[in-house]
Amino acid sequence: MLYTFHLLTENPPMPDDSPSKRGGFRAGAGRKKGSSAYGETTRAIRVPESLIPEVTTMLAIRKRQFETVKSCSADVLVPAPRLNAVKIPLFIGKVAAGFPSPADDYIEKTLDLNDLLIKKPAATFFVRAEGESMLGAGIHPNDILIVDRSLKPVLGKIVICALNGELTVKRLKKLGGEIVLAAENPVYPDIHIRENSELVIWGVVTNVIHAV
Amino acid sequence: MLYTFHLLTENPPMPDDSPSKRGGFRAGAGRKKGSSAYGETTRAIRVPESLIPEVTTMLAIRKRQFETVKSCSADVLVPAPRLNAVKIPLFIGKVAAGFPSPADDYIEKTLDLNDLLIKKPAATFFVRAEGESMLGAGIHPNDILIVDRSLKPVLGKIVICALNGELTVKRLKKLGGEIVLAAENPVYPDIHIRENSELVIWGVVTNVIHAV
DNA sequence: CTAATTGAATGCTGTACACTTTTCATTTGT
DNA sequence: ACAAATGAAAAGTGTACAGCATTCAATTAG
Repeated sequence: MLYTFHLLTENPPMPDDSPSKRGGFRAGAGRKKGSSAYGETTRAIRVPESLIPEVTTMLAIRKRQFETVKSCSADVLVPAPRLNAVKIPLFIGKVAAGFPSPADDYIEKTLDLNDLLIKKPAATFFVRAEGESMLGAGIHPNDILIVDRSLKPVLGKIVICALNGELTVKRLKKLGGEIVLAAENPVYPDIHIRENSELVIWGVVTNVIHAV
Repeated sequence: MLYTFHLLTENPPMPDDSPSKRGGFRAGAGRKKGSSAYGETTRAIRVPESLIPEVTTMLAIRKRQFETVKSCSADVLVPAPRLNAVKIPLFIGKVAAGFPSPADDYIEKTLDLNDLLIKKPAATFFVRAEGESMLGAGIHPNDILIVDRSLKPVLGKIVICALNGELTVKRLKKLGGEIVLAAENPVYPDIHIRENSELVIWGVVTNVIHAV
């Protein structure tokens, strides 16, 4: 072990009587926490090579989502990781990892909001609604939308999508062979998708949590 | 740069006239390649903390699968990673990452065996069939089965499952409230699932590749 | 006064490396 | 002859760390 000695002052490594240099110790300096491409800290883990494309895809999606969210200043959340991790029955007893087996009948169940609202934790995320364009569908400002990105965005469903990089909630429709993102409020116009616009559907809204 | 000099013999680092010690250079010594928990080499990649439970689950599933496969000496494959990685349209143009958007209508398509047989590359794997218990379903020994583990194993489907750690292919049935793994060959008996047996359903067989 | 420049501080990132685990020819024991 | 013990070799594994990127107060210029 190697010891170095400092006088016990407030800023041990940098005496703040330095005369003419810029910089020096300054509160607030330095890169901010959570300034990675994902908006959160990362950790290095080892992955078998055949799984790397799959993981890389997940990472790219997460990164792209974070970019869009940042530019829209929207509020996107993901189910609490710890809770879900605990709840996944991994080859224990009669349930295959993540996929319910028919033998489920024999297992007693207790009702849990997570179980009720989140079918596929890995494919679920939450978005806080903004604006009043979907009032008719029961979606009020600041409501929390539960989104399943594994569901196919069929016509008639309410979807979360990024249109030219902007995040919106609309009902998916088709009018005369043209895709339409329909608002559910007469005050707001429907959005007709042109050939050259970039539409990315993130997932299908399955539930709305509204605070009275 | 540091240079050391060796006489150019067959085993430079170890002169093989060492008299009494054990070991020394020996061809074939050392840990074997692919002796990791996954049966293949791994690489360290950085993952945002909120995705770690999801990735960890994937790893545990892969590990558990490899263990079972090893103990059964079965032949399980996964779609070639490079090919799939290239094919995933990641937020480009009008297609959302991995999930087809309705705007697909406007994109020309070419037929590809991969597209035809593999709906979800990340959830698909291949198993080489053994035995003749499923001849009636057109599954011969050494056939390659295409398995989708994202499909729900409903009654009547042919599934890959691990019963008490042993890998089998059977048709899923129910007789008098009891789950039955039914063979498709009168010579072989059906398997009735008891309360205390560990049944893990890996996925649903979607196609069979048979060599004439 | 306002805007541009500067450089220290601090978090992020990839990967090198120390340590562990596995394997097997050789040695040693019976 | 056979079996157990041994230790070097080689691959696997986690993580520390050097270098990179970002931020912002102090400084300088206009």
